[in-house]
Amino acid sequence: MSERELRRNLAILPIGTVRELTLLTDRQIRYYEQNELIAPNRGKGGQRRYSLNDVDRLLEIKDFLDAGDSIKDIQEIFAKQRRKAIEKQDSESALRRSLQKEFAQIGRFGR
Amino acid sequence: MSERELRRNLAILPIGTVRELTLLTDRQIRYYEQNELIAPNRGKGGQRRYSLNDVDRLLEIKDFLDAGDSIKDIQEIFAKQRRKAIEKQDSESALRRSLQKEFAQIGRFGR
DNA sequence: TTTCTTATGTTAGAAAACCTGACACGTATG
DNA sequence: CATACGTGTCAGGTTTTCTAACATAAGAAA
Repeated sequence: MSERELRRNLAILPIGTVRELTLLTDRQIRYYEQNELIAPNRGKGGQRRYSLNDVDRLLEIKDFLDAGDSIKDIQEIFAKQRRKAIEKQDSESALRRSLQKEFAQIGRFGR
Repeated sequence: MSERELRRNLAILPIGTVRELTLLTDRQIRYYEQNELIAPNRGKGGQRRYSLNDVDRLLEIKDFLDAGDSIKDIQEIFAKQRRKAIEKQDSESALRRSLQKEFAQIGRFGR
């Protein structure tokens, strides 16, 4: 993961600022967690800590709900996203492997 | 200010995460505030809210202290930084003005 | 050396924020 | 109509943060 992605995944925000950032209520935020749409970390004393990515995701959830999607719909949307991300990742590492082979050939015969 | 700078100046972090991020104690963080090295916002209930820039600045302070500078030294260093930033800003807007004049001339005579 | 100053530790008591669990309710849907 | 869904609200308990004060080790100054 890149430096930037790491930072965006740091669990640094308490629920209060997430509430302000998203204009959701804490009831809503916790409900979405119960339904596995987000999975914030917990700090030492057991309090939720959100990342900037979590905030993004909450805003997405809000949009989907506003658009009429149900929570189950959103679960599936996210599941699909995950599948695609994995697929993409797989195809990329396959590409890397085949390129490696190619370069190895060049190394052996091509000079 | 750019979008990015705006985000970095958002007051979103409670002192607890700042403590974890900087490895300072809250006593230290508040002491530096007392000495005007940082000026965090306050949330609704009066609790301190730090921005990512505040975190950077705290890390800077830490480095200066480790290097043997006193708090007063650091105050002056920061004051100097501010002066330079303003200077730079002034010279840039002067440049903009003179370029504007120049283009105005071209507009009037140059075709 | 003795006496300040500086940066930090520690403690106490109060206020704010957060936690879980439960019950309530309006709306949409089967 | 009956149910499920998403959200509001409340209570009681825990965690975090707040301010203010006193304590102290190490360096600076007298």
